[in-house]
Amino acid sequence: MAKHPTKQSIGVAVDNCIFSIKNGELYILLIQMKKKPFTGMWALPGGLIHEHEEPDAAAHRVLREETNVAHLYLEQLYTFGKIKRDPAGHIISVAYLALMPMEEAHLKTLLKYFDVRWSKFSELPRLAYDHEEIAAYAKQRLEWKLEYTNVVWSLLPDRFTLTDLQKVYESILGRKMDKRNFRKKIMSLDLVEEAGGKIARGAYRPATSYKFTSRKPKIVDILS
Amino acid sequence: MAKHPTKQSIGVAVDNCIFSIKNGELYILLIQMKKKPFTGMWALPGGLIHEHEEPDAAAHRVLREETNVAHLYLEQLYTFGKIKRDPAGHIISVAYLALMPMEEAHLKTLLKYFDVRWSKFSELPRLAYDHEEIAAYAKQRLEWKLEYTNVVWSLLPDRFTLTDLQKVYESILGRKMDKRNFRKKIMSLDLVEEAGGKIARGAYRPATSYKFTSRKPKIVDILS
DNA sequence: CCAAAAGTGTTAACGCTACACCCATGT
DNA sequence: ACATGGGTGTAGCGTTAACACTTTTGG
Repeated sequence: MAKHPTKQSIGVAVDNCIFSIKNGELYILLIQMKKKPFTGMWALPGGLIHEHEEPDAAAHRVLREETNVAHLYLEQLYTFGKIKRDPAGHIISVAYLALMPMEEAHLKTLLKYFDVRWSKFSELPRLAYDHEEIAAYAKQRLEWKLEYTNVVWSLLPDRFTLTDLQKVYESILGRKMDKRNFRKKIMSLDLVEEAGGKIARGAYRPATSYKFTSRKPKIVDILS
Repeated sequence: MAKHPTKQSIGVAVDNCIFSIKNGELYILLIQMKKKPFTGMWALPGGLIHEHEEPDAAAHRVLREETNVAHLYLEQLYTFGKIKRDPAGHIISVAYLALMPMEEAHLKTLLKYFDVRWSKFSELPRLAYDHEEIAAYAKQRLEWKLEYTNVVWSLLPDRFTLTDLQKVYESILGRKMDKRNFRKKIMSLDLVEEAGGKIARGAYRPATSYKFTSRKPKIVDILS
């Protein structure tokens, strides 16, 4: 139901909320802005959609600007359109949720920003625009996704231990889980299988190495 | 992360997927277009967002153009942005899901369309743009919402019978349910209460009249 | 009195939760 | 030998799923 696009002057941007896990803690990728009026502030990586570019493609492009990852999960989150969300004018932002294993993410230093950095989600600084709202929304969606789908594959490297897996759930959902019940549930869903070999991470007993049976999105009730 | 909106010429529209229930069947509100190149085709009601208008406000405005409803549920669905989705140019559409009781929806006849009509969702005609995709997505979201929230209130009038309620679930989820288990579940959730009085709808035993205890959105696992 | 929808309980299977001890390794 | 995380089973409880007959009304 559209008419004459030339009559509008609404801008369309994408913003990426990129999550990852390190040492059983949730991190989010932030950039430090040069541009006024937010000079020095932190924000989500994003940018205007190009001419003849689809929103999904723009999100991928912005993502590749800061990092290069093979195993990646990306989904559209929500479109934020408050009039005053951008002081530069009426800019609507299509927000995306991205998940990646931090081991595979090599950050690039960019001229257009002062800095690009993984920041603990629990110590989120003030963000530019309405990006705090976007980040909070993304966190909620992530919680839901963990509980009802198998997306967790997108946060872990190829090989991992069951304790690694459990820590992802515990840190994101913010509650401790029972080790035995957790393993029973995970194994009954056929999400993972033994990869052969052990992973040693200290002066203790090494853990069995696991891998995901599939890295395709699936709906599965994982945790109540 | 936006720069200079004047450099873009992307249009932004909203499209509403409006569902309702009649005689235990799911209906969707469609308009028949006059505008070329879709003259005579059916489509979802929608339109470009105005200058200085927020997407939510645009969705409400478009909704008021075709109907006037008090009890209404409206939520953003997804933003569709395929390059070729609109032959008029690069127009991104923020799609909305709306739910209303059909009794309260008085359709307005509009000059800009040939017709505005409730159509059975099961007999959906070919739609203009990518509106078939939007409608399919909306239907999925509706199914999920029914199972995990109390939105069903938005599809029924003030007073209704438990059989009415069950038929809403059966028609949208596409499966029969056990009457006794259904009632047990609904009553245990305190979603509804007796409204006093009976509702007779034929030559048979009249049913107890119920009303919702609350018409505010809530998360509640209703059906597995 | 007949047709049609309203209304009402019990049981068995399953899934979830809670809970404690031994094992393997490096220092 | 010890400190630390890895690894394993069972029993009680609550929830879900399957199932059939009686009641009320209008015609």
